[in-house]
Amino acid sequence: MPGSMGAVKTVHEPFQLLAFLKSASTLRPCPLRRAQIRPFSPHCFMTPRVRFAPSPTGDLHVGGGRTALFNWLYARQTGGTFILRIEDTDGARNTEEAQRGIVKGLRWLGLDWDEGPEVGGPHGPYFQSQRKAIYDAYLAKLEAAGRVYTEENGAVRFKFSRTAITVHDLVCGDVTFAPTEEPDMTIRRPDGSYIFHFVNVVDDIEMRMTHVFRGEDHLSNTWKHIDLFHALGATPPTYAHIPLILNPDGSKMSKRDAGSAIEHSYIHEGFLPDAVFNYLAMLGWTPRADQEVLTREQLAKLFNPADIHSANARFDLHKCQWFNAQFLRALSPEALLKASLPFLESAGLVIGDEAMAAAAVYSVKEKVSLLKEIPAWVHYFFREDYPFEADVTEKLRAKPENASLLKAALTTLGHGTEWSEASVHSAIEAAAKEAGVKTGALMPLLRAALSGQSRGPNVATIAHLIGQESTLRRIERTLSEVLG
RNA sequence: GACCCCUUCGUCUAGCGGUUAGGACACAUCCCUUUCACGGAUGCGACACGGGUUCGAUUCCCGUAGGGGUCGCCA
Repeated sequence: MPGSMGAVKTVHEPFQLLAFLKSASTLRPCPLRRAQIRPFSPHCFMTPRVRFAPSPTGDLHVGGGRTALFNWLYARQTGGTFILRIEDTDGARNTEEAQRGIVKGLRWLGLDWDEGPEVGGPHGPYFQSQRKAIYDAYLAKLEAAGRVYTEENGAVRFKFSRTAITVHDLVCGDVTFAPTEEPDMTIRRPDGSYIFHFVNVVDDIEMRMTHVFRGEDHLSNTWKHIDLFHALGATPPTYAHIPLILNPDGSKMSKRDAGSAIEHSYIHEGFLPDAVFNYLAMLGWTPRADQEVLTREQLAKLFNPADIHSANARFDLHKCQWFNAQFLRALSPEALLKASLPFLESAGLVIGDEAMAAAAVYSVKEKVSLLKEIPAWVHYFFREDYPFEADVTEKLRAKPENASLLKAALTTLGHGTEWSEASVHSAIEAAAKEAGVKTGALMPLLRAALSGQSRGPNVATIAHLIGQESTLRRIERTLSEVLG
């Protein structure tokens, strides 16, 4: 087979040339991408209005966060308006606290909304629980149109048109649903409260939504929404049903699964908002850029609904952490300290000198991918009674000459009046030379003495940051407590 | 059960009829190195299957299988 390649190629070339000439001679433009299927949608000429409409169920789910993120990206990229609307029609399971979780998650991700809770707006209120009068009015419209009927128990049903309905979707293309055989849809319960499908459509009309980016799980119900829009004499928004986020094993990701909740899985684990934002944005969409690590602003600029995938994506914690590591390393010492503070504090570390603390966390930034890992790497910077790890003690005691090597270092380090990384380094070199060993042999001993650990930043960096006094004291402590 | 969406390395993906099927994460090896890392280099590794259409299909069409979703007086 490989031997015949050359011959095959020469046979093919004339055809390639032919194909080239053919495509060049026809004035056919490039094949349209999915999103350009309906270039003349009525919304093309309007400033986009998009929304995230969660029901308050506590901690923000990553799927919800990503849905919000896509809407946000579209609004920011087009100069449109991003609206937050709380779909709290099911009073029983909606609590104020649950709603705070959503708001906290969105704020943490940096998804600011232009209209909605806390910021207001001209189409409020933005809580469905406060919009009953509006829904009553729209129900009256349907009544007037003869499209509803009331059951014996008081529930109100919407009469489906029972015609074929096509969803023009930015992601999935045109999806046509045959006339339905399902029973008519209940839109109001006997107790007078309204059902999701109805209020969702009413609010999208009232709030003038032009585009709806939502999970693909809604695609199968979208024809019902369109039927409702038509019955109410309104134009449906342009839909974009985005792929779902699945667990690593391909199963549906739900509340209990790892990585599913923003506060629990990300904020508390020490992720940076920018990193999670970046990772989530790339799950189901690939920006046309030559790199993957991008800021919100860059992502908003590059966002193109046409490039949203139609296949579900599995969640990969490794990659998310890799993004986090990238952003972590790009932080300034001050920013890194600020981000680490909650984790340092919950580890019981007391920060005295902020400049020193910033330098300390900065010195270990390449060693971690999550903020919560930082305390274990820097605790000895903030306390004198740091423990000696078992293998460290063992190593120090392994060779009898270790004590004299440390004593040599104690002497040279005690001499200097200057205390910089460079001066520390040369003091160590001098000690090694005097003791007749390589510098590399002395370093691990000093690291062990100064930190109680066998890994960490440069020894000179540690010594410089903790200061001369502490350095000498720590070596003495090691000599007496470990090698004494 | 009916209907809808989907299927390229383990994972996220590039690919728009002719490519040695490219990249990132992960993994492995090597280099760098006072440790751990970072970084650099290299390697591993994929078009679900079967039919068409075509000179030629990863790419277009049909089927099968598999995955996901929807069919609530949940949202």
